[in-house]
Amino acid sequence: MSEALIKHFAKKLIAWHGVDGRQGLPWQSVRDPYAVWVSEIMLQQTQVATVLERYPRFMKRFPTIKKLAAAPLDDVLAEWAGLGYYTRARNLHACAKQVVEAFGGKFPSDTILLEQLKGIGRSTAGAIAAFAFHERAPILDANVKRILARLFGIEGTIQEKAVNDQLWLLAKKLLPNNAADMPVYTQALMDFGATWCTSRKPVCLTGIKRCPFAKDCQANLSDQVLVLPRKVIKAKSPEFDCDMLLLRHGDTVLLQKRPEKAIWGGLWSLPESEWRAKEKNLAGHAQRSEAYLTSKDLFKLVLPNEKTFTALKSCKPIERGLEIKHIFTHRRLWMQIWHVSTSDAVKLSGGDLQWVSLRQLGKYGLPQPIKLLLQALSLVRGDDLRS
DNA sequence: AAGGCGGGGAG
DNA sequence: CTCCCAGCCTT
Repeated sequence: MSEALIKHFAKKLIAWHGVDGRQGLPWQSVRDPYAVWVSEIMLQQTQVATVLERYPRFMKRFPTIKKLAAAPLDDVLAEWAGLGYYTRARNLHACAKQVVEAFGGKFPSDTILLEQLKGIGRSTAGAIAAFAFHERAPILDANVKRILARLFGIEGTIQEKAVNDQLWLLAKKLLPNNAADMPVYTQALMDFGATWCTSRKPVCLTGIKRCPFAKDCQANLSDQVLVLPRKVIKAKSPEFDCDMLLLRHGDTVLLQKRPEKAIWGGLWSLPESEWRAKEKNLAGHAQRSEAYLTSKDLFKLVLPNEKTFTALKSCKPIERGLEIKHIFTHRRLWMQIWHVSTSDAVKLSGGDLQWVSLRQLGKYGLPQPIKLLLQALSLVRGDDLRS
């Protein structure tokens, strides 16, 4: 039973793709390894609908790997803003430099070499090798893990190394014999997982369409489709408070470049306090930042991390602006926005603080909630941030 | 092996 | 709300 499935899987899947696969995605018809690579990185943990909007923009902005490698990192981050997981953008830039310097701007076709490049792991290396070079290299993304766990009735969680090893072994065994089939086969795998063998509403349970593997699928035969692959119970995401300073001077706003390792790493954001564990009771209020007008019209904002913004003359009275709730995958953040304007721009000595013209904001990569905040306050139009 | 890292869509 | 996603990297 299992052996027959392994033998005919690729052929059946490709046949399925011919009828019910996704067609017309802009990166599907592409053979240029650079274009394939960009699409694979952008699609990591990011939905197709989002990438459909952003991929053409990125390719227009950075049409070749040499132009990407030669661009300032800040420009790449600005183009990536809103997509999340900004390490991808830094790695993309670093990888472009690697390929230009070590391989003359041409991606290697060998997965061993591909995996040594920044931001390219085993699965992405397989996808690039398959799509761009017709290599018989497997992928193992969330789609494939789910398909295989169900087809072969694999118990145990995906995190376990033994399970992961087993899945990679299966992925390799299922590859089509003909290397020329690798692009369509790899695409078919992704399409099948994304549209038919889905996590929550697989077609085998809806009864409308007939899964070509219904009679082979261990999960289907044992009524385990919805529980495979086994989920890991996740802890509730912790909650934080922080204060942010929206300081305006004329048509400029004060931005601060974020450290690379933090969340929104490398993006430009508002100066902020350190994050504090959110206190549900009022006792936590004592921890809040203090913002007040000092004598002689000097503005002073004292943040809990002891960073102090002072010596700003002629500030308008301090508004304690809106509080923004932002939800990450693993965190919840309440941002208290302190909206202040001054007629006297403070002289900036540090490199990470910068006055930025509102019209120039589009050149800066902003965290999505900050971008939305500035739009909501009509400080900037959507078009200005589209660049 | 576990945790960090965004954002948006689906249910 | 919760869960999920064309993962990778660091610890």
